Amino acid sequence: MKTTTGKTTASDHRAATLHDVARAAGVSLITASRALSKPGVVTPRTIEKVRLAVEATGYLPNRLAGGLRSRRSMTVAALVPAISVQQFLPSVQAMTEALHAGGYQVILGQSGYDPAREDELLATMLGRQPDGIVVTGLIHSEKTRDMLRRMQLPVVETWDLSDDPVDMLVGFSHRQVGAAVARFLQGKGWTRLGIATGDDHRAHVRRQAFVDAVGRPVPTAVVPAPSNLALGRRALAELLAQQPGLQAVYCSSDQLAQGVMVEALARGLRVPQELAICGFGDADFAAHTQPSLTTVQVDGAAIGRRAAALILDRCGGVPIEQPVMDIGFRIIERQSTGA
Amino acid sequence: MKTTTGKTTASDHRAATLHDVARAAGVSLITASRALSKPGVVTPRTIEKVRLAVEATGYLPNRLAGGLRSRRSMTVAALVPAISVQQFLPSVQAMTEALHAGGYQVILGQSGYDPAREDELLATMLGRQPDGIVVTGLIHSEKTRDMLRRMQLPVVETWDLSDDPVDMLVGFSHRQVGAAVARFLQGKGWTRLGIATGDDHRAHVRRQAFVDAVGRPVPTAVVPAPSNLALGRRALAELLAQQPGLQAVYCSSDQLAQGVMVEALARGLRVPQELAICGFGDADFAAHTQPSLTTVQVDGAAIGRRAAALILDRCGGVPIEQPVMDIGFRIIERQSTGA
DNA sequence: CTGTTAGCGCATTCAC
DNA sequence: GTGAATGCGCTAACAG
Repeated sequence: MKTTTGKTTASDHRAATLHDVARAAGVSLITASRALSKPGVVTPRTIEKVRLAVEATGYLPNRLAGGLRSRRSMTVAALVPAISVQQFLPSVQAMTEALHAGGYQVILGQSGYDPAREDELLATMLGRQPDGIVVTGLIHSEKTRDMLRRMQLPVVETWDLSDDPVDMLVGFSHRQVGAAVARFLQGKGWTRLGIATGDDHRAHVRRQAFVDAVGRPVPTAVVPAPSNLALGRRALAELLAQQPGLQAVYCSSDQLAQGVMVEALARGLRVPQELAICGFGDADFAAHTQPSLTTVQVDGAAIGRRAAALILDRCGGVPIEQPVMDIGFRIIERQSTGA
Repeated sequence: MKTTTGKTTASDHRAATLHDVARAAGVSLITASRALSKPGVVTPRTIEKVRLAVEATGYLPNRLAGGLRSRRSMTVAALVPAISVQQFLPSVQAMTEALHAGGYQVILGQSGYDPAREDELLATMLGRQPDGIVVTGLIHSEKTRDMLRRMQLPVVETWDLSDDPVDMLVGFSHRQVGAAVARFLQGKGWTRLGIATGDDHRAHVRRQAFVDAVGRPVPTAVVPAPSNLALGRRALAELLAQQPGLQAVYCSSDQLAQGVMVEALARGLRVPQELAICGFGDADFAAHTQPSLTTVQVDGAAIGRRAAALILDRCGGVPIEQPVMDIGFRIIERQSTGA
């Protein structure tokens, strides 16, 4: 319904389209479009007219239509195992912000540590025509890998390393982490070692590398992923039952390590004198537990920023100099592994 | 490029469209469409033909096009202050899963505790034509409230209560929380109270209600949102400087409370004998700190599930019986506030 | 149950 | 610098 003044009223049910804006501004549809998306190619006077018309009509561009036509949805699909896995939050947060600054929006999917679900979810998300994909971990399904390559879509695999990435990658070697922690604990003089690990792929790679470095079987407690403090308490109970003389435990997450520490202290075990503990992730609380927690630090925010930059560059046609990046890790030595 | 058999080859750059599927299946475009989205209205034989054609062509529906035409994008926009605020993770996770089960995808936005940014972000997201909106907290901007109401879009405000919600709401009263905690601590016999609070709207409402219930000024340390363990340590230092005889601290998050506890123990203060501590949120670690942490429990997952159900019902045309729900809270008494 | 026609709102392409 | 025509891929509306 239009008033006699020609002004669009609030009782209009249908939202204003670019057509309405163009009419209100007295220009053609395409000029209005250009004024909004390519201001450089239109006279300032026209831009101003269009701007006023946008205000008057309450126009909100329909990105579905724009994306359909231009084949650029200005979205990026991101997959995480689960939103509640704290380890990845800095990555997601940093990536989201960097992409937002570049005009992109993130569509987040939870694969639930389930490869089949990851495939299905990826397919669903691809239907939204994202301009890029960022996955946590590697894509293992051959079918999905082929599909993504054929689509020539920018893809960033993160938080892991591979000889044959789908496209781009930013991560680190979990094998190196496992081996480094084993050497570190052995270097401290601990010999009766144990492992508390979440039941996910990357944690198992670290575990296996740890065992390989030790060179003999290591008592291990496996808990469901995502791990947490309560599971850590149970894991230590299990380990002590297996190996009463346990001296040091490597945990696949700081949450798990915190649980191991709590359980140890609850049992009157002194940390690190009677039990040394090493975590993974350098969570914000790791420096503040009593005793403070030795752990493996990975710069999650850097992974997220880098992944975003790769996507933005690729979408912007900027040549990628380094499509694969190992961002490394370091062991942060604190009190929980002794002096 | 087409082969002589008419089969679409992998070297075709352009992705298969419904048109290709229809041709491969030997049916019309719309029949193919219906076979995929309204199976009930098509013969099983036709569905099978279309299914095979989908497999052969590697067809992936373009949801941008479908959404544009049908005016149903099958997406829901969700706003959180920041992804890394752990308090809201169970909500987001539960909501995402429930919506996913209903065929909807979540587009997550981070408002960064900034009202202006929230408005801007909401506008951006509305351009993606979501079928519903879920916000953490209330929408305060009159302009945005009006716009959302006019659009007749399903909106759920969460984690708070209001006399005048934009549309639907599921939350609880932060005033009641603040008052209840004050009464609880006073009932335990503590008189020299203090507050450590994050600098966000809802935390301040709880703080103010706490102060009102106490009936006199309460020493307060305000830290930036989102709060964390390290900020909690600093907050206690600040509070002790203000009020050396401090007996009990109410904290606006469990992370903050954990920091207060760590700092107290580091200073040789016994908890709860010399300092009682109460948190907020019932984080997973709260039951396992030493001593265990008294806190306020809110069922975040229930909020998320309920928000999703409201959106799904509204989108499905199901009448909403209870558009506003107070899901309440309860104080979980543990060791940190004494016997 | 199946098909034909039309058009969602916008940006690309070509003309001026 | 601006405009007219066209179609992105899909589904609503109506016909048969």
